Amino acid sequence: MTAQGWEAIRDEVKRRIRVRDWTPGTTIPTEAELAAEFGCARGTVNRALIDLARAGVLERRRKAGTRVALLPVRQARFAIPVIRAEIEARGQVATHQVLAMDRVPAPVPVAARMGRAAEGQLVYVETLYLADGRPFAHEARWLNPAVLPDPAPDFADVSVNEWLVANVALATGDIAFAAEGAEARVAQVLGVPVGAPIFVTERLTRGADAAITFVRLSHAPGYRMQTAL
Amino acid sequence: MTAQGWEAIRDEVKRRIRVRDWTPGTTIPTEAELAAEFGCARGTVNRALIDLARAGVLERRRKAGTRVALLPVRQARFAIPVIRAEIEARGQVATHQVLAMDRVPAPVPVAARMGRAAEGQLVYVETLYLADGRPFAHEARWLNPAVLPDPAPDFADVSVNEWLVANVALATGDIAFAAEGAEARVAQVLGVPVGAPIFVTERLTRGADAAITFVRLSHAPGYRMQTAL
DNA sequence: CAGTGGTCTAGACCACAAG
DNA sequence: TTGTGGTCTAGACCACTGA
Repeated sequence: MTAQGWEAIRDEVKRRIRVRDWTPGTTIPTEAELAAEFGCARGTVNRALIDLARAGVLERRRKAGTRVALLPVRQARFAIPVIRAEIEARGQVATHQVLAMDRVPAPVPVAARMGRAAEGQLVYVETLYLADGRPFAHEARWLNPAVLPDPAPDFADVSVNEWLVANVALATGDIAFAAEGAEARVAQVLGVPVGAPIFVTERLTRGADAAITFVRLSHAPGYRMQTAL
Repeated sequence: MTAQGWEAIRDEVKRRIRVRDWTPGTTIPTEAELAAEFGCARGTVNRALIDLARAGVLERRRKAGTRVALLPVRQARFAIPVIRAEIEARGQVATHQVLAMDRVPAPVPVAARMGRAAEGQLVYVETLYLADGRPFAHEARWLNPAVLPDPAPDFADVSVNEWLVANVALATGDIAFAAEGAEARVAQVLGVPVGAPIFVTERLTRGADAAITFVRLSHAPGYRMQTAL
């Protein structure tokens, strides 16, 4: 059950690197030479090599040729799931409670991240997500009110996150992860001591003109984020 | 300075999704139709759509066609840098101290991860990385001795990580992140109170047959992992 | 200047899966 | 059964960049 077509070429190139046939820093044959060797069109070789370059295994430059990367940049890809899906993927029942929903001026650190979207008042939504009825994560979210329809959606029924992904297409943003000590409010809601180590995710979502929302997610102890390399 | 070629097509498709010309769940025109509209070959459209499908924006199935994803799977890609490069990228001076290097039996949690590579004794290397002379991260590493040359390299000169990336090609593995309270040893070395929230990275690297190394990296407080979405 | 990768083309066949 | 995406081909032109 070995790969066919361009994937077979990709795998063969990987094999030659793995067995040190081609060592880091080496220039490998040109696309035309490899195409002749494998008996295929250059386009097929091109597709395989582009894939390896994207993975950080090869470095390609016009005229200079294709070299095996010296320090292959290890990359990890994470899927950022909707929390509900993440809980259900564990075979648990996902529920959530909206703890608060207000119009507030932006706290300083939030304003710094959201820029001019935070000049007026923001919609603040605080949500507790539960897995099998036990606290899973605490979410503090600040929303740019300009993106909400006039009678705001009822976030008791649909979580804010789910409403956004369905109604705001193709936004960009940043995401950051850190370990922090639980603040009083988070500690109380998650049922842990103040200062307990908490895995925090902060996400900023930007629309075409201005920031849409800033989210701070505090996970209950024991949370791990894991992926294959 | 707008994109040319297949990237222009990709961007135009994204634009139509963003302005809700094509809404989530909609089936978009076939490759042949889009090729006719844009006045290019089907292969060019194909390349653009494949790229968007990989990004999670589109879902494609033979015969069924191409649809705008309902819940676009947000993905984040992280580069996992060599610690030295990470420190130097901040404009700081990177140094490291090998605190211990021994042959030890595998601790239970390490043995569980490394499998049969952990049956005998492992090489244990404990390293402190410093940025401008201040503790940056504590690394505990267990190495499968089978991968080391007979006189083991002098890890006082070259860090273990750098030796590995240069000498072990194309390994696979997993990586995980969590927030934990500092244990006594880590707290002492990093100069923080026991129990302080610590961002921990655990990485398992597997070779063709067996596990190569397991690393547990405890970052000094204030560490953030950040990326664009 | 010239060699290499980046891309496009027009056509073709095939695999898959919806109806 | 048949429409759709997945891929390959042979050739071509271009962009970049090393020499």
